[in-house]
Amino acid sequence: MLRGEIMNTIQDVAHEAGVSVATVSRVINNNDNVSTNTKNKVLKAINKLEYTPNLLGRNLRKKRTYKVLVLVPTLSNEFYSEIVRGVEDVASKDNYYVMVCSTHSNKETEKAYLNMFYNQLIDGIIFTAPEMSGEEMMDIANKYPVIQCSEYIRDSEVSWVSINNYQASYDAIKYLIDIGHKDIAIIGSENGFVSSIKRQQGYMKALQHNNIKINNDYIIQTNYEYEDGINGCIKLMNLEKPPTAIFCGSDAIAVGVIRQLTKQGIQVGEEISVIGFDDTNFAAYYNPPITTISQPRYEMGKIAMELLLRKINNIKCKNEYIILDHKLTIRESTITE
Amino acid sequence: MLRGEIMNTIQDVAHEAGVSVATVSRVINNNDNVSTNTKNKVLKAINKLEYTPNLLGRNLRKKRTYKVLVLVPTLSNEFYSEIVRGVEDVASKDNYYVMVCSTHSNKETEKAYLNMFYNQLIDGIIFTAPEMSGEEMMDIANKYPVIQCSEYIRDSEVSWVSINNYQASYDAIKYLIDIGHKDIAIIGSENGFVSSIKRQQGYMKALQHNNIKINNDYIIQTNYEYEDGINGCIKLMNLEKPPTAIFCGSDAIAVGVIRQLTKQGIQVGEEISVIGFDDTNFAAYYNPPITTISQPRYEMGKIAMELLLRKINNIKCKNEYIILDHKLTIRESTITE
DNA sequence: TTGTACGCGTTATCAG
DNA sequence: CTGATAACGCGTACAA
Repeated sequence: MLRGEIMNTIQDVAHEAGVSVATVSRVINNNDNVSTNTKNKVLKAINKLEYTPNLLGRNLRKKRTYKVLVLVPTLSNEFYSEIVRGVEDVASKDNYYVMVCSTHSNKETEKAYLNMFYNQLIDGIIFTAPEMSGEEMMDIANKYPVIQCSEYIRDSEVSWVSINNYQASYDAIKYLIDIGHKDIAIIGSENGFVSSIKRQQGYMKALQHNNIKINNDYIIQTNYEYEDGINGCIKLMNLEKPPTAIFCGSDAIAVGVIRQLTKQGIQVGEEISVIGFDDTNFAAYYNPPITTISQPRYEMGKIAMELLLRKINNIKCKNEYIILDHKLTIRESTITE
Repeated sequence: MLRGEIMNTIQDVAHEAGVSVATVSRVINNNDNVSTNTKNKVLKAINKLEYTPNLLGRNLRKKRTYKVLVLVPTLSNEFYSEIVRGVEDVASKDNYYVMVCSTHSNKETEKAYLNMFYNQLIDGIIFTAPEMSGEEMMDIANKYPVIQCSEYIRDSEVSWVSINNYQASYDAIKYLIDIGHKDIAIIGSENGFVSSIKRQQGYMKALQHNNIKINNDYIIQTNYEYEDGINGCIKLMNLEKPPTAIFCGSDAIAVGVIRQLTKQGIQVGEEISVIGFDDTNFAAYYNPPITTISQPRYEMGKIAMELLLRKINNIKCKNEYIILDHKLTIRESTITE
């Protein structure tokens, strides 16, 4: 390795400036008990040697890494990238580095990242779609700073920030009813996340409150990908009485649904309504643009990081359960009155 | 901090096993000069205390961090997430952690991440869309292990892995000509990346070789986002003689173009052809599905990490410039014969 | 085969 | 206001 030779240490600076390493350290860390004179000498030496502190040494000493991990199920979903932006903006103010890693929705992979706690490589984790059980989550949270963001585990007493998925779903269905629909289907997930369950509850309640009978054929449990939308759509349209509106648990599902409907020659936004979830960037640019539930992703990330910082500074600080506002964004995939 | 109290160190293990820390270290690192008997004692102690090595200490000692950085312009483009998957798969074999960070295409942000070299927080960087100059890149590469992946800087003698962007573009245009087009436009980027320039060269050469005059009105330089596709499309369709085919520098541009054409009531795939670039996952699910150039993203990531490992182990190893195969994937956004 | 002792680069404590 | 020195947790040359 060449690196060792070219990096100057605090000792080199001390030697160059003709002071002790302690003094150099004081200057670096802005401990004010140092005279302007020596301070200048040190600064000059730092400049001359192009010195930057070795954070490995500092962190070892401080027993902090100034790094946090954001665990996402997949990097290829821009829903999460907006959350990360929020996290980064808060983190950078406190000189924290943010690492983003993907679990690929795999419990083992998720577990592997917990090793970074044991190895003391990170100070905290933000989970966006935890795979572990509530019990495991609480075990971790007792020992290490963790926050749940967006997705969270039911019955786990571990801080989270999310939206009211029940209400969001309710609002979407209510809107469909208002514009004249009665035969409304839902394509959701069977992943067991709170969000999925609550979205289904919102769907049911909205129908009930409007005296519409629940048709089990209209409820499809699958996953959140394009292909799931296609398959779900095929099933629904093969029914004796197909729905006139389809509420989807993700924008990706909505894309699959619309694609399939178009393929079958059905005009989305005229003959049938489709609603997505998340308002990922492409929703506005799909053909037709997709009506969807907007989540305050950036804000969620910011708050998650703020909560995490609090936990890092005091693992025993009390848990917070924060609900942010959602919004129904109406575009052309739903029939206009 | 609670953490300090609950983590056991190598000393605790040594004490528990009744041996020296050196022996424990030998067991951990599989240095074979230790008797089966003491080895077992140590292992038992490790187990009992649930000991895991503090990587901060180890890395400080070894002067390696076993971490590499992948710098992407944005996390919200799944083109990069596939590259990262390739990087991860190679890295994990050698016990390297992969950190993904976003520069937001900002030169200053990119520079800030270089501090991680100076602070000795990482062993190497893979750039996917470097913002710095060729000179700066070579400066860095002289001192630290870095690789360029996908995008690279012209005239910089720093290893890269990419595709032949000239040929890819040429193939796309040739295909359009073969299916009967002559009025072919290109919406590319003015970002100055090699890829953009070569794609434009491929476009021009393909036209020339087929005796089609180059029309400057048909060449639009912009960025790679949805909105750029929309604006470019508007310009083109306002021409006295609009093109019958549009070749786009990214799938996002193609999405914008198709969206705009549809809005204007023009049937894509029947009245006009559109080709994208990258074959991001949604290309196959857009309405209509988009003909595009597929890049071997996963493979690119794998090779980039292999090259990086070589550099980490020997900064002076010779540079490699690797070109992988691309493929034209034909879907419904181009007119079929 | 095992233990002692030092160093990695930093910060914190204690004297002066 | 400044300097010596002891930690932080680990790996390794050297000695035993």
